[in-house]
Amino acid sequence: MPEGHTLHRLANALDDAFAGRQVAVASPQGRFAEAAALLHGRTVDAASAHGKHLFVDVDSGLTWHVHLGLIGKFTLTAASGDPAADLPRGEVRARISDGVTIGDLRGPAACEVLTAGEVSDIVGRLGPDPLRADADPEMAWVRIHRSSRPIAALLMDQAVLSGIGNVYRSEVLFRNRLNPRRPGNRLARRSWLAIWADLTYLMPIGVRTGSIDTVRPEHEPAAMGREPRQDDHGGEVYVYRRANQACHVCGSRIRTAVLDGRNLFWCGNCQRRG
DNA sequence: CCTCTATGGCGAA
DNA sequence: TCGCCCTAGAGGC
Repeated sequence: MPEGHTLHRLANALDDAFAGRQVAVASPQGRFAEAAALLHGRTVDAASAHGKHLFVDVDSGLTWHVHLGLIGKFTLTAASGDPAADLPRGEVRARISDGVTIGDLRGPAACEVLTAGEVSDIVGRLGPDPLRADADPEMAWVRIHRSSRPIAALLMDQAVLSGIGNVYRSEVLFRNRLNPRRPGNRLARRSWLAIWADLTYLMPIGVRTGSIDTVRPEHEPAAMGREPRQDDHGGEVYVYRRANQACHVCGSRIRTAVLDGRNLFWCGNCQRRG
């Protein structure tokens, strides 16, 4: 689930559900009891996201900081009114509720309550986020064009730009026909600007739909006479997790390799640009 | 039952 | 670069 679009979508949903509402916050398994106690009974001011970080401001002036990591999930459901039916299921690390909506947090990498200064420190370490209106792609370009690391690694570095994960990096490189191993300092400036423009196009779609759909209309299953993608790892994609399958554009076998500790996918035929 | 995997990131070596 | 943390679902035996 969690690339930047997931967190922005979640922030929107939390803001809709809880802004202006007094909330109960509990840590059913006790792991985050300290954080829950600081939030319990407070009124939510606003929820927001920066990169893959979620921030929920409350009326004490403190902020709930959540990072979902690789496996974390934060689900919102309508309270049924039946306490037995609403009991936490699974490893619920934190539950927030106003009696109308229940938010359950599972498997987070971070769940803590921070001061405004601590929040600033975190945000200050992040590169520009394509989902934020204040984001400046030049901030990322300054680092990219000085680095010898491959562009596929730089895209995943949250200090260079934030919110991009393992699906978006493979997909945006494919869509722009870029060689994933091209070093940042040999990447054309126009290629970077194309990547950024594409991310600012793709990621808001992810926020709206909740899944990562990257396939252009002319390559969609109906247009190509193939079966729609049937798995839980996003929507229609060109290369992500399609190792050894045929490229939707040229038919070549999709390649995979570990790059920067994560599985990268690309088409060696389509992606030759720098 | 078991093992493996995952849209992430940290710290040790 | 590697091990490790966290949860849940899938697949193998």
